[in-house]
Amino acid sequence: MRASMLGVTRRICNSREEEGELRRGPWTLEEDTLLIRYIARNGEGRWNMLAKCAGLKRTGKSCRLRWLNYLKPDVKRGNLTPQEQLLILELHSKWGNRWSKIAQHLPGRTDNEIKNYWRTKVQKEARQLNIEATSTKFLDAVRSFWMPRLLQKMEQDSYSSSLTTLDSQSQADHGVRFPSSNSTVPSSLSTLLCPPESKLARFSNLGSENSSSVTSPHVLSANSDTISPHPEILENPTCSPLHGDTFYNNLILSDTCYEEGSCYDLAGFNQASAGMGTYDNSPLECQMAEGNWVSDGMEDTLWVMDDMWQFRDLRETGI
DNA sequence: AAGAACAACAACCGCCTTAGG
DNA sequence: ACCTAAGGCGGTTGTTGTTCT
Repeated sequence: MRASMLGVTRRICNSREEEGELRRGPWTLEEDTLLIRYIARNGEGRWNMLAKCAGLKRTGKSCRLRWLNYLKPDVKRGNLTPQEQLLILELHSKWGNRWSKIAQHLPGRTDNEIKNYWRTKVQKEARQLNIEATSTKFLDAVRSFWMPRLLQKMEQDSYSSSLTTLDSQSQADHGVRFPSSNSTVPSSLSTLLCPPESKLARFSNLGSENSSSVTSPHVLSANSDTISPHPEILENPTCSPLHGDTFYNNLILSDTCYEEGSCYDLAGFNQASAGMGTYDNSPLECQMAEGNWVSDGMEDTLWVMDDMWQFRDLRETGI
């Protein structure tokens, strides 16, 4: 039955394509305009009908995808934060390639984006390690090396921002000396990773506090960068190389169908990040051995060659 | 400066599930 | 109960931009 149904569908699609009715490929500014305007007035859903009524020569599926992955107001753009990366790694270790399920825990991020991240970044690392990305060995490596590094990055971000208000004496009192241009290593990594009032400490308590609901807006709030509202799109249209953003910004902010705030309401992000509550059973906390972890250039890759060699050494010694 | 190689990500495809008639 | 269309999901491909040689 299904095969015949699909066959019919394909025939319809093919005939339409043969007639040149349906457009494919990258969306144009005009198409984006039509779609956004139509949804602003009539809402989402009934995508095939929507495509027709909006005057778009696209399939309903294509419209839906364009809207959900790109045009929808709460879609968050830009690089994934360490928090988000950490969350993806952890959730993927639990659920595998359930991208949409994972995406539900990263508000503003689409399943497509997460999937792309996994394929381009995570699988690449696995290849470099010569390990299957789905293997338990790789998962071990992620837990032992990558996640601590992300946590460290989060801590550094947090400390960097807090230290801007501290004088040198205060910094000494806190036992840290950074950031400097040459990445001074803190005297104690455990201090760096597990300060008493750190996000990590709160992070690790979440499971026992509330593992299912998304609450406690204070949690993980130290790094305000992660929840800043679409600065690229809303305040600097010129930074976007894609036609959609600038256009979208102008259109939406001038369209009375949308309230201004809804265009960049990402406040839920940190809450949801924290709300996963799975860290009570994961070896995230302070598991990193004392060693030369800290290096420059962590923004570019969180899994540097030193780590890989270290991991290989551990594998070879049977750890 | 030009071409090749690589990376990032937008978009499409095919299959499955679900809702409604 | 069956049929169909629509929506959703994960895998894959194509395009574009960037970096390297």
